[in-house]
Parts: sequence; C-alpha cells; structure tokens
Amino acid sequence: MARAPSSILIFLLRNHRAWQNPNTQIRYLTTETKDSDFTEISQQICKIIRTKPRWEQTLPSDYPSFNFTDPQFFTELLKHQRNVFFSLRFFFWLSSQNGFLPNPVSCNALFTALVEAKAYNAAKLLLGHTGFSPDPASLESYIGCLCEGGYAQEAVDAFYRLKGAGVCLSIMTWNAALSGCLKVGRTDIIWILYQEMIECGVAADVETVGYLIQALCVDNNVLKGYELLRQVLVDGLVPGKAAFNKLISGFCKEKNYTRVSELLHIMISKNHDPDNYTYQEVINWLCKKGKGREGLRGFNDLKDRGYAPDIVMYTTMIHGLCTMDYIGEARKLWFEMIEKGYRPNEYTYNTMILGFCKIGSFEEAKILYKEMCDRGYKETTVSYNAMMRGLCLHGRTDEAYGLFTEMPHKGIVRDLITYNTLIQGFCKEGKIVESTNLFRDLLTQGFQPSTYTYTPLIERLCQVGAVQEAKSLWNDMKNRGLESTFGTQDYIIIGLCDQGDAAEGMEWFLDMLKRQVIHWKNTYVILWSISLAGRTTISLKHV
DNA sequence: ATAGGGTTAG
Repeated sequence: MARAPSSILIFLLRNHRAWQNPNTQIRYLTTETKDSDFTEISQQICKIIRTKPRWEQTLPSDYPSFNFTDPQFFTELLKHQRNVFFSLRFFFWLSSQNGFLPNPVSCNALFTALVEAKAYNAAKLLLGHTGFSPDPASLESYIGCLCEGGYAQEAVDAFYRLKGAGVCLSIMTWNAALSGCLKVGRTDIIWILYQEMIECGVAADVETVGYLIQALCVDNNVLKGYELLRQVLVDGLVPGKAAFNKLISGFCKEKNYTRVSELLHIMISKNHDPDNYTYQEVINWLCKKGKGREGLRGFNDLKDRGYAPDIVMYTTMIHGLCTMDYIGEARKLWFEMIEKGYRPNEYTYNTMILGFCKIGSFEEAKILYKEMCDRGYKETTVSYNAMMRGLCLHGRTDEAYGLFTEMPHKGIVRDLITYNTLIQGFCKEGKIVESTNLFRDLLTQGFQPSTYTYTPLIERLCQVGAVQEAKSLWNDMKNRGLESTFGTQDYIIIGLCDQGDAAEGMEWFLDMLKRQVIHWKNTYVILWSISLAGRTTISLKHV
C-alpha cells in the first residue's frame, strides 16, 4: 500500500499555483496513490502531451512508478483527448514501451476516433500497424470516409476485409463507395463493387442507379446509360440531375442531338429543370464539335427565355467564339458579362487573350494581359502558352522563344504543351534544328512526348528529305503506344517517293489501307508520287 | 460538379 499522501495533499491544497501545475498533480497522483484514478491522470496527461513538446522523453523518467502501459489507461486518455492525432502519437509511443499490448478495445476506440475525424491516412496506418480487426460499424464508416477522400482502392481493400468477416455494407455505404469511385474516375472499381453488391443481395436504389448511369457515360457507353434510365423511369424512379447532365453531355459528344433534346424534355417533365450545368455542357460540346453558331443561338435563346448565364457559361461561349475566330462577337459578350456584374476571372482572361493572339492582335492581348495581372491574377503556364502560341502562329517564333527562356526566371513551370507549341512553331518556319533541340530538351526533362510533339517533326523532316529520321521518330511514337493523326503517314510516303523509293512508299501505303487510316484527300497525291517515283501504274488490284 | 493552353493540306 502506498503512503497516505496527507502531507503533500495539504501542501498542494494550500498552494493554489502548485495544484494548477499538471506536473505536480501527476507526481502526486502517480507516486502517492495506489488505486490510480485513471480519469484524473489521463486528464492531466492530455494537458502535458498537448503543451509539452518533448514529453516522450521526459514522461517516463519524471513518473517512474506509474504504469502508462495499462491498456485501461489509454482508453481513458482517448476519452479526454480532443485532438485525435495526439492520441495516435501517444498510442505509438506506448507501443514502443515494453509491456504495452494494444488490446482490441483501445485499438478500436482509437480507430473509431480517427475515422470520425476523417483522418483516413492515420486510420490506415493504424490498421496496417496493428493488424487488429475493427468492429464492422467503424470499418463501414471507414469505407465511406475513404470513398469521400477519393481513396477508391483502399476502400475496396477495406470492403474485402469486411466481406471476409461476413459483414455486408448498408446501401448508404454502397452508394458512398460508388460516388467516391465516380469522383476519381475509377469506373473499373464501380463495376467490381456493383457485382459484389448484387451478390450481397442489396437492392440498388435510385441513387445507385444515378451513379451507374454516370459511370456508363464516363466509359463512353452513353447508350447503355440511356437504356438504364428508360428502364428505371418505367419503374417510376427518377435519378438525380447529375445523371441526366452526364447523359446529355455524352450524347452531345456523339452529336446525337435528337437524344439530347429528348432528355431535356424528360428532365422538364420530371421536374428536373435543366440548369446552368446542363446548358453549359450543351454549348460547350456544340462549340467543340464545330457547331459554334448553333451554340451561340442556344445561348441567346436561353437569355431570351430568362435564364441568367453564369460566369462559366459566358467563358464557355466566349471560348467557343474565339475558336471560330469570331473575336468581335466574343468581345461583345465579354462586355455584356461585365455589365451583368461578373468580373472576368483567370479562365476568362486566358480565353480572350488567346483569342486576340490567334488573330494577331497582340496589342489588345497585351492590354488584357496587363489588366489580368493588375487584378491580382498570376501569370501561369497557360497564359504563357497562349502568348507563345499566338506568336508562333504569326511567324514570331523568336519572340516566342524569348518567352520560353523567360519562364524559369519568373518561376513559371514549362509543361508538355509549352514544348509542343514551340516545336510546332519552329517546324512551321523550317527551323528544324531548333525543333529537334527542343525535342531532345523535352526528353531530358522527363516529359512523355505526345502525338502533338511528333506530328510536326515528322512532317517537316520528310519535307526536308530526312525521311530516315522521320521514320525513326514514327517508330518511337508507335513504341510509346501513341496513335498518329490522319495525314502524318502521307508525309512519309511522299518523302520516300521524293527520294525515289517507290517500293517502300507503296509498302507504307498498303499498310495504311490495311489499317483503314486513309485520308482520302491525299490519296491522289500519294498515288501520283508513287507512280512518278516508280514509273509504274498503280492499279487498284493492289488493294 | 461545371470553364482556359497543343494536330490539318497550298
């Protein structure tokens, strides 16, 4: 039995400041009492680990007789510690002490606290470190938590852990999982999970269907998504707007405007009025698929019907007009947007600046560029790329290259598009040495070249008679699994023929036929080159 | 949730 701490107690009670000091209290409680009051001590320890930076080193030597490794003590501490990371740190400290056996109760309590704090990484760390089995309820909210944070793969792992324990998820968690996978574009996992869901015998609800439809759209399976929608509509279920919007966007991409308008009608009839998100996608894809005029008409119709386009819609429309080089119209919308009270943002500025650059109005572009900076928007890779692209389009590659060299000094990162823009610009001007130097530089920097990188290089090399180099670039491109654009192969054939190698030209041509990548516009030129080079008549028997 | 930068023929 411990000594009755009467003298110390009397001292402490008389000395208010000493009693306020947690160290003193602990020393009293741990050395002078046997039946340790865990509640009191843990409250004090909480204070210490919160305020004292190197408590791990001082705690044991300061209080040699207290048994910190009693699991009951840790459970008590957890109750009082608001900041779960302090508890975690304490837990790992305990684990390093001899004699502490993390018991399932404290592990589970800590795990639950971490999950509640949405500290998925820490929760995962704890799981991996201790290998304990959390109770199903915590594990289930852990799965929901992982999905929310975009950790789809980890969620699946946790799911199989639960499944192994014979527990099945509630529909809420299934939906959270599907939604989480959708957010990070992991449709592959969605289909696995959905299969599992069916096997568990959990009935999909209307929310589930919404996610499935969206997943089908992401997989470019819009028609299947549409069929699923029709099917559930018959059953009286109406998925949320997001599913409709994805379907509409998907059909726009496929230029299936009949379905688009049908879906818009369904939305209205089901009290899902199409919103800015819906229309923005329609206009976006109309512009991207070369129907900018229709896009503009739709945009104006919407305004006539009382819809108020938001800044994103305005930006989309301005961008569409700029791609068609209708800069005047774009500028009109720009001012209309400002009149309506929207301030141009980074996206709007970059779009408009590129528009001006493309038509060679560099003065206007520079004024806007300055305005953008004055408004506090930073210069970015995108804004630099836009200026460089404009300059390249107008034969001012030297100025573009000047910007390129300036970028690192301003701390602006160059990316693949930066390189591609310049490579294309130099190629266009026949500056093949500069282009290939940039290409080499790009590889040294560790970028993965894209089709946009190779195409201008191959074409220009062929034109200057360096067909061998062009062919090696072609192989390089193919080895990276990149698809060539229509027309690139034509240059190689014509280049080969210019060198008098009709036979190999023919080989390449037959290869194109086999792969059905013929660009019929150039076929006549190709056949003509081959026959000129080989002085033979090409008959379609070869085909 | 939504928007911005890189292919194409004289």
